[in-house]
Amino acid sequence: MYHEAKTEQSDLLVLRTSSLTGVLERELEHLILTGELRPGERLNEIQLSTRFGTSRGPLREATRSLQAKGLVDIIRNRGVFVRSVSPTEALEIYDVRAAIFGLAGRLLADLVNDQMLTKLNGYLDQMDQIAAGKDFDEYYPVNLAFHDYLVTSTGNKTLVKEYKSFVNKLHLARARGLVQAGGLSVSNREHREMVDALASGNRERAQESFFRHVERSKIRFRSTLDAGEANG
Amino acid sequence: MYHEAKTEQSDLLVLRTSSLTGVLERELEHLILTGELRPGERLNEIQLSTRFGTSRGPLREATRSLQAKGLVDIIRNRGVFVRSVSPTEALEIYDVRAAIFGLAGRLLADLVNDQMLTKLNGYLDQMDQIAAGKDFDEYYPVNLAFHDYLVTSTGNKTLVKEYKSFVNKLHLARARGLVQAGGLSVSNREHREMVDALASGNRERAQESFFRHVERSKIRFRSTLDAGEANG
DNA sequence: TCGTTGTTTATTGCCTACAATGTAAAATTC
DNA sequence: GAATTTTACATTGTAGGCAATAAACAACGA
Repeated sequence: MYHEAKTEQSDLLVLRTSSLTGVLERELEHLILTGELRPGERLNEIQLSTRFGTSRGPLREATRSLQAKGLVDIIRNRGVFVRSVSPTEALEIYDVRAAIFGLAGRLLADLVNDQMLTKLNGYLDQMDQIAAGKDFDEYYPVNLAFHDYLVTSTGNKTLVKEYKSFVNKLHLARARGLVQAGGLSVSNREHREMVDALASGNRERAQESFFRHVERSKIRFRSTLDAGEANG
Repeated sequence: MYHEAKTEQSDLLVLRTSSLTGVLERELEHLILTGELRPGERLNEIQLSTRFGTSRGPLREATRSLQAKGLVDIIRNRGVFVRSVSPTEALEIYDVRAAIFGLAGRLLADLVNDQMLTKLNGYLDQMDQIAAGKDFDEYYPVNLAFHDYLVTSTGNKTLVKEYKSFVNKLHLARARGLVQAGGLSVSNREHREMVDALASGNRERAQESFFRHVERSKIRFRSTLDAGEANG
C-alpha cells in the first residue's frame, strides 16, 4: 500500500519534467532492449495503450520517436514492428562503431593522465582475475564499464550518444547471441594494447588500436556467423 | 486545372506509401534545413496544423520524430523549438564527422578502381576550373557532390546515413555562416591528396587523409569563430 | 486440388472536441 | 518600482468516431 503510493508519487514527479510520451518511449525502449519485445514482433496500439493505461496519442508519438532512433519499423496501415537488424547491417554497424571508438582513442591520447591510467589498469586487473576464474557472467559488465569509461572520458557528448546508439542497435541483430559471443572471447591482451597506446600519447596509434579492437569483434562475429550458416 | 489534378494524383501516390506524418516530417525538415525556420524559433502546433491543413496528431508525431533526429528540442508545456547547435557542440560534431569520413576513406581504399578514380579526377578538374574563375557559388554544390560520391561509394548505408545526419546538424549551428565559410576556403590540394591516398590503396593512409580533411575544416571554423568573438 | 475472387474483421490513420494544466505576460496592488 | 494576482494562450492528454487498408477467411470455378 505504502509502496504503491510511493511509486505513484515518483511517477508524478517524472511527469513534471518529462512528458507521458517520453515515459512511454523509455518504457518501450526498455522492453525492446531487454528482449521482452523481440525483433520482428508487432506492437499493437490498443493493446499497449490499455496495458500502460494511456490513450493512443502519446503512444503513437513514442513509437515515431523510436522509429527515428532506428529501434522500430513502421509500415503504413500495418503497424509498428521491432526492428530486425540483418547480419549485413550488423557488419556495417561494426565498422561505424569502430570509427567512433577509434576517435575516442585519438581524443583520449591527448587527455590521458596518471589518474586515468590508474583507473584503466584497475579495470584490466579486475578482468584478468575474472578471466582466470572463468566466470564469464561477471566479465561482461566489467568489460562494458571499461568501454563506457573510455568513451565517456573523451568529454565529447555527441560521440558518447552515437556510440551507445550503435551498441543498442547491435542488440537488435537477428544473430543476437553471436554478437555477445564475439564480445566475450575478447582476450584482455587487446585491452592492454589499447591502454598502452593511450599511455604513449600517440594519437594515430591510439586511434588505430581502438579501431582494430572493434574490428576484431566484427571478425569474430562474422566467423561465428559463417560457421552457423554452414551447420544449419 | 490539369496541373492541379496531376499534383493531387501525385499527392495520393505519396500518401499510399508514406503517411501524412512522414510527409509533414519531411516538410518541416525542409523548412528547418533551408533556414525558413531558424534555430531557436518556436513551432506553434495550431499555427502549423492550420497551415498544412492537418490535425494536431500527425503534426505532433512528426515533431517527435524530428526531436529524435536532433533537429528540434521539445520542452514540456512550452513547445517545440528548432534546435540551436552551440559552437562547442559543433566542434564535437566535426570530430565525429571526421571519424566517419575517415572510415569512408579506409573502406574506399579497398574498393577503389579505375572507373572511380576517373570520376573523382573529373570532380577535381571541375573544381579547379571553378576555383580559377572564382565563382564560389558554383564551387559549393560540386564540392558537395564530390563528398557525397565518396561516402556513397563505400556501400555502407549506415555510414551514409550518419554522415548526412551530421552534415545536417551543422546547418543548425548558431554560427552557421562560419560553417559554410570553413568549407568554401578548402583548397583543392586537400582533395587531390585524398584521391592520391585512395589510389595508393593504403587503408591507414586513406583514413588519415580523409580524417584530416574534415579536421582542417574544423580548425578553420574555430579560428573564424575566435576572430568573430574578438571583434563582436 | 489449386488458384481466384468476394467478404469479414481487426487495426491503423486521421479527425474533431473537450478538459486539465502550465506558462507568460498583463494588470493590479502594495 | 517590485511583488503578486489575474488573464490569455498554448500545450498535453483523453475520448470517440469514421474511413481506409490489409490480412484472414470463405465461397467459387477451373
